[in-house]
Amino acid sequence: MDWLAFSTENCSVQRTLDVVGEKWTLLIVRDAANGVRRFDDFRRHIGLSEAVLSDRLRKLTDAGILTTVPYREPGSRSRNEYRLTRKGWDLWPVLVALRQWGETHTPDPAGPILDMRHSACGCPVRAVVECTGEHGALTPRDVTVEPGPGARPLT
Amino acid sequence: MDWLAFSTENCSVQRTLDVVGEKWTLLIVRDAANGVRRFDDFRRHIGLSEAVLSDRLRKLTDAGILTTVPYREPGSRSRNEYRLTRKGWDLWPVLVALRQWGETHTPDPAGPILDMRHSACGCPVRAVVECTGEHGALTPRDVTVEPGPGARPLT
DNA sequence: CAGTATCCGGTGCGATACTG
DNA sequence: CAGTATCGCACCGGATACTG
Repeated sequence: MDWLAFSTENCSVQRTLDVVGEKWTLLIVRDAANGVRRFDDFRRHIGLSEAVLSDRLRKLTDAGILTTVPYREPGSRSRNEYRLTRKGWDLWPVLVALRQWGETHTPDPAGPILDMRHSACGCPVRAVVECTGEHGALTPRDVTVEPGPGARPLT
Repeated sequence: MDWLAFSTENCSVQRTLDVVGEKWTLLIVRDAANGVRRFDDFRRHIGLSEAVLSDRLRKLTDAGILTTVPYREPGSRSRNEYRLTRKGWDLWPVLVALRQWGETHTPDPAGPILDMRHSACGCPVRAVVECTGEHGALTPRDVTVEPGPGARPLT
């Protein structure tokens, strides 16, 4: 396969990064996956400015990754909570894969910040690439990559 | 678990993004995983400026994700090829997970740009989170997340 | 071909202030 | 608390030119 001969305009890695590749964006998704829902909680926990957070929350909502759910504290006006949609939760493998790489290659001497385990059995969890035919985890060597129907020759 | 109570300074997602989270970086890794090795090939295929590419290649090399391998074309001086190290190949699950999200949620009507299959059986490939105890693919609901030994309370 | 050096315009982003 | 508005600077990154 000559990957160089094909345009990457419609590469799905690229398209995904167009949506979540900006600075801060995946950290917001990470926090949302860990139960953070409110503006100020995101802001203080992640440590970014209001303007940027506001921008990212809007983009993520527009992209369908977060939904706003109104709520009202007694004595205050109605506000929005931000929750992951199904589309947002589908980024979970990306987060786990990023986490795994960090744990493996830039470990903190004190150990992982989060301990992720299969609730049912208590075993640690990992991100893998697998065969849909259930032949178990795969490595790059096990995988053949060919141009798909959407591949366009480079002009 | 109160995720909000913990510092994210040493979060492994964050540490990974510190290394590969800049614009262009993962696209370079993607191209490298597809066999691209030379400066000008990266430049023309991805479509970024020489200065930025030079910067990213250096950072990726410093991070141990790429290695330079000298080569010499007849009649020219020695130059460098850039190849993924083991550490670089370990980003493969991240790439596959990003690709998968793009294929699912921002599909190109023409179909995927790359067709990835298990060489041995011809089945499509997917990124999943799984239990190391071999209970198959997991969803966020199957996973318990607790602070690990490296978790630090938020000051 | 494989870069490095310089310039410079756009913008990302933090700080601050303001509003309901 | 949940944002919006404004300002100012740093820096990102494209264009161009130059070098081995």
